[in-house]
Parts: sequence; C-alpha cells; structure tokens
Amino acid sequence: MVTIYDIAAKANVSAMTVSRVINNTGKISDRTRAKVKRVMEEMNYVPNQTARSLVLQQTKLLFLLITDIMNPFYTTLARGAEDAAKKHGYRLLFGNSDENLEKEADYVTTILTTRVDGVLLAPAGDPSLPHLESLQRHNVPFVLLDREVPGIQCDIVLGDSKEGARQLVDHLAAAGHRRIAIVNGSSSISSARLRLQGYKEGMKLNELTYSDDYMYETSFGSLNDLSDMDRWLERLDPMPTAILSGNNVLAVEVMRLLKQRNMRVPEDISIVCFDDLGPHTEVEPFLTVAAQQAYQFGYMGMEMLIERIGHRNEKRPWKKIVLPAELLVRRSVRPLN
Amino acid sequence: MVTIYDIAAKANVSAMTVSRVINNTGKISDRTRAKVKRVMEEMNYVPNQTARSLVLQQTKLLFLLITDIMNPFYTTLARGAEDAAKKHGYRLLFGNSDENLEKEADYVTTILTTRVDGVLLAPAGDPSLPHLESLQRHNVPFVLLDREVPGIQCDIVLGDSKEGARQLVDHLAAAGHRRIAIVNGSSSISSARLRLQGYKEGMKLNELTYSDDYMYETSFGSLNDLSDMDRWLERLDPMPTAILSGNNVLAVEVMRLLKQRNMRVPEDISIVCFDDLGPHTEVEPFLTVAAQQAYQFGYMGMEMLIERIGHRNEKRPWKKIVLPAELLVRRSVRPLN
DNA sequence: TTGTACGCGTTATCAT
DNA sequence: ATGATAACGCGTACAA
Repeated sequence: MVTIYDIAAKANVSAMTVSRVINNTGKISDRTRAKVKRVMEEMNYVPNQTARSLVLQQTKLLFLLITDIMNPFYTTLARGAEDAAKKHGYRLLFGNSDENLEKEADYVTTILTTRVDGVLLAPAGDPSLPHLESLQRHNVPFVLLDREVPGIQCDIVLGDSKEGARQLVDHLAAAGHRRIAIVNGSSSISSARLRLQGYKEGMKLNELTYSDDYMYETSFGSLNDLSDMDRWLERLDPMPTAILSGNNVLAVEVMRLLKQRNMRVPEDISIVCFDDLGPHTEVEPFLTVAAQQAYQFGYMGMEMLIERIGHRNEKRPWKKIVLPAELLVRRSVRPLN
Repeated sequence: MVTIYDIAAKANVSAMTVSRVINNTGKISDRTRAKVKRVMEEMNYVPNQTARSLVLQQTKLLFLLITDIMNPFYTTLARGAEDAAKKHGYRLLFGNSDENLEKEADYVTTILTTRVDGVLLAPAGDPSLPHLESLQRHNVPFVLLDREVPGIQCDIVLGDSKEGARQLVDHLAAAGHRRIAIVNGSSSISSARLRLQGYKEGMKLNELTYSDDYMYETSFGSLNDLSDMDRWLERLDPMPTAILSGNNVLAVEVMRLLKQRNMRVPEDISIVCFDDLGPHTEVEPFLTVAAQQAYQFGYMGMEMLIERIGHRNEKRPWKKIVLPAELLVRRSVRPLN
C-alpha cells in the first residue's frame, strides 16, 4: 500500500509535509505543494481513512438502522438520510433490523465496534431500551426515528400519529362509516399506540362505538401467514364496513386477505392506512392514506444528528420534531351516504 | 475510551493476554480467562474495530453500490446482499449512485479511502470503466451486478436480458400484437442493449417488422418530465398496440404518460416490462413482466465476492452467473385474436 | 516553511 | 501460559 512515507521519500520531503498537503493545513510553499501533489498522482496515493480515524478519534461514519428495507417509507427515509449525510461529508453505514430485537442487538454491536460517529435509528420497539442505553453508556450520539422509547431522552423525529389516525377516522365517518375496525402493529411500538389512541379518540368524537373485538394487533412487517388475521375477521359480527391499517405494509396484507375472501375494496369494505406506498405504483394510487413525509424523516433526522455530533460536549436540550401527516383522499373508501 | 490496556491493568495481566482472550487465540489458563472476561464486563469494554483494521489490513467492511434505492429490484437485491454479508461476518456500507456517473465517482473515492475489503456494484453504464479500473489498480475485489462493462474482466451476476425480452415479445405476438414499441434505458448500459437486441430478435422470429421510430431511449430512473416521451408517442403512426418497457420504473412512467393521454391499459394499449414491482402492491399485481430474481442477484453476488476475497492472491478464473427471467402473465396485455 | 517524536488501539513475533 | 516490543498509517505538538 502506498503511504505518506512513500510519497515523502519520492518527493524528498518529510511525511508531515505530505500530510499537510493532503489536509491543506499549515504553510507550504507552492513549489513543495506542487511537487508533492505530482508524486501523489504518479503513485496513485489514496489516504487511509482507517489510520486517520484511529488518530483523530472519529470515523466520519454514520449508521442508519431501519426496520424494513422493503417498505417504501423506509427507503424514502433512507434516501433523505443519505443526502443529508453526504452534504456534510459523512459516509453512511446501513442496517435492517426487520422489526427483530436480536438483529437489532447485532447491529448495536457493529455500531459500537465500528466506532461510528453517530446513529440514526428506528427502534424495534419499547424493548429496544437496553440497546439505546448501551449507546448512551458508550457516548454514541443517536437520533430516534418514528418511535419513542419510554425511559430514553434523546433527539427524535416523529410523525403525528394520533392526529393522523383521527383524520383517517374522521374521513371514514364523514363518508358514513360507523363500524370501523383497526389492524395495527405491536403495542410495544409507540407510534402504534398513538395510532390506536387517535383511532379511539376519533371514534368517540364521531360518536361511534369502539369495541376491542374490532382491533387486531400484529407486526408492522410483512406477514408470512394470514390465517390468524383471517380468523379474527371471520369472528367479527357484524362485519366492519371499513378498516384502518396502522401502516402501508399491513394495509397491503389486509387487501391480500380480503382478496382471498373474495371481498372487494371499496365495494365490500373500505380501507385507509398510515404511510404512502412509494412512487412506483403500477396503477394510479388507490389507497386513501395519511401520508408521512418519509424523506423529511431521514433528512431532518440526519441534520439533527450531525448538529448534535458537532456539539457533543455541550448539554443542549433534546430536540423533538413532529411532522404532520397529510390525508390523501383516493379511491379505497366507499361513501355510504 | 476503555482499551485493552485498561482491562489489562485492572486484571493484572498484559494487554496481549487480553487480546488473546478476546480473539480466542493462543493458550490461556481458565482462571486468567475468567478474570479478564469479568473485568471486560465490568468496564463495558468494546473492541476497537478501527485499530484492528489498521493492523490486520482488513476492515471486514463490504460496499454495496446500487443505482436506484427507490427501485424495488434494488432494495430486494440489497436485502439478499445484506443477508449473505452478515452470514459471513461482514458489515455492509451502502451507496446509491442514482444512475449518475459523478455520484458513482464520489462513492469510488469513499470505497478507496475506507479500505473496504470488497465491493458489489451495479455500474451506471459503460462510462463507469475508469471507476472500475481504479478499483482494479488498487486491488479492491469487486463483483458487478446486472450490467457488464466492456473492457472489464471480473466476477459478475447478470440476468438473461436477451432471452427475457424475447419471451416478452413472444407473449405479445402470441396475443396477436404486431405493432410493438419499446421504451428502454440508456444504450450505454449493457442490459438495455441486450433487451433491445432480444426485442429485435423476437420481432424477427415472429415475422414482425421493426422500425427505429418504435424505439424510445431514456434513463432507467424516474423521469422528471414526460413531455419528451409524449412527443415521441404523439409522432407514432400508426400507434403501437403494445409497449415493452426496459424496466419496472420506466413501465410505471409509461403508464403515467398514458393516463395523462386518457389511454387505458390494456384496453387501448398493452404493456409488459422487465423486473417485478415488489411485494407491496396496493392491488393485485397488474403488469405482465419478465421477473428477475432480485434477491438472488444480491445473495449470489455477495457469496461470489466473499469467495473471491478469501482467495484474493490466487488467480482463479472469473465467474459469470446468468439468472433466467421468469415470465409472469398478468393483466396488462389485451388479447387481440 | 519544514521536520522529529510520539501516540491512537490493536495484533504478530519472539521471548521467557 | 504469559509478556515485551514493534508495527499498522496517520496527525498533533513542538522544535528547528
């Protein structure tokens, strides 16, 4: 490997001079600088970031941990995070926990041993607490995305889940729906809890009755097996006229199930959900959704993180950004009145 | 930061002994090992991968560079790559070139300075040549994905683009279509060239006439502006009855355009394309496609890469994997006979 | 303006 | 079974 010493020898200067040329620090005569640069070119020199990291005690590496790389919400978010990181000269390591605590634990180990400068992460849920405490213990700055974790104080970017869910219920109620069921992610996830809460409040405000039977809790990720949800739906009597889904992936699973049961959307049942389904829809977007600003989650979260890293010694107050969801009315709701 | 010296001091052993415990190398008495382990626990010791990388001359980092993080083909591929990397104890750095040569160049710089152990990449196109030569010059093992680059010998995973395109034409021809147009990615991309070639051969085999007017070349990424493609379509006389799209994203763009023109698919015009649209489709998959094994691209490519890294000194012959595309017949083609 | 000595945290080599 | 020393490639502090 070509090192600064090889350059130094060939250019008849010291390694220090080469270092200064590379980093544009200190005073260097134009002649020396030109000579060193020429030799670097000739020898195809590339600085060794590993050595640099060791001495500088910073890697210029950031880590983004998401929970579902197949979900367009997270890929769009990743795009925002990547753009912001790049803008500030950081590189981005990348992981996908699959809503799985053990995979998340593995990634935390990687994060720690890699000595990344900071972490942007969507935690798997409340049980992620020890993972986050571990990051804190090791002084790794992090910003949470989309989900709060009780017991952790930190910078965070959230969507307005409660308000968004209420809007979805309002929309359904305005269309004349009275029996509205909800399919939601795990109650160990703060955003799922808030969506449920917003749903309940929306029901109450619209003077609709809520029953626990009308709630089905599962995972936010893709489902391998729809039979359990099928049994839930089977038992409902009377059938709901509409279903609110806690996120986009679940909405698709619900539609898959309805299809199996030969029920049409929205003729037989209406559907709304949180999060949009990404730009690459085969046909005109169909689902009525509370769309979140996925790109902004990543972009703003990353800016917060880098800001925090820049002032890691000061104890600035934690920042919390709450992004509103936008109701996009499309064709998955049937007017009943 | 807690180092092996801190552990060593507290455990009354040398740093070397601590290192041996960590890496399970050499002979250590059970008593010493237990003591060292206990101290490591107490002090929350985490090995410093940076220092390790410097001395071992390997980072255990791999890099995946794709061209469109919003495209489900690539996210699925990424998932495969990640799974394979993890299985072998590697971590994965991640970049998104956006089909853009300059972004690609930036990432090559990152790759070089980071001293990753290997790279898995979908090149932006033939002009990526100098970037790949740069990797070769610096002895960075890499595996190409989806696209060949003339002038570069290396391991590679390809889809059978020619055969896939021919199948799509066959399917259209069998449905009675005679005027088939093609919307394709840049001809500087090998897979786009092969798809065009497969299309032409398919036309010939089915005794259909091909005219250059019926070919529209653009970028494989999302289009900001459909007006140019609109003018192309406008000029066609007679109108094609079907369009073959070079990939999934372009197919969606074509459908967006047709929608603007109030043309229905497949009633007014039929559409087929390369690549599927991912698992999260709002409604039942609609497009008839030549589906590629996206996950396998990533998984097998990663295994090849790691295999290559393990034998980087030997000069084994380059491997080339060609994955077949599978025709999935759905509802975007109207039978004309 | 340029150079010397040292340290970042770890592992390999050689010694005991 | 354990330890001392050097080395990985670079940047900081200080000296010249």
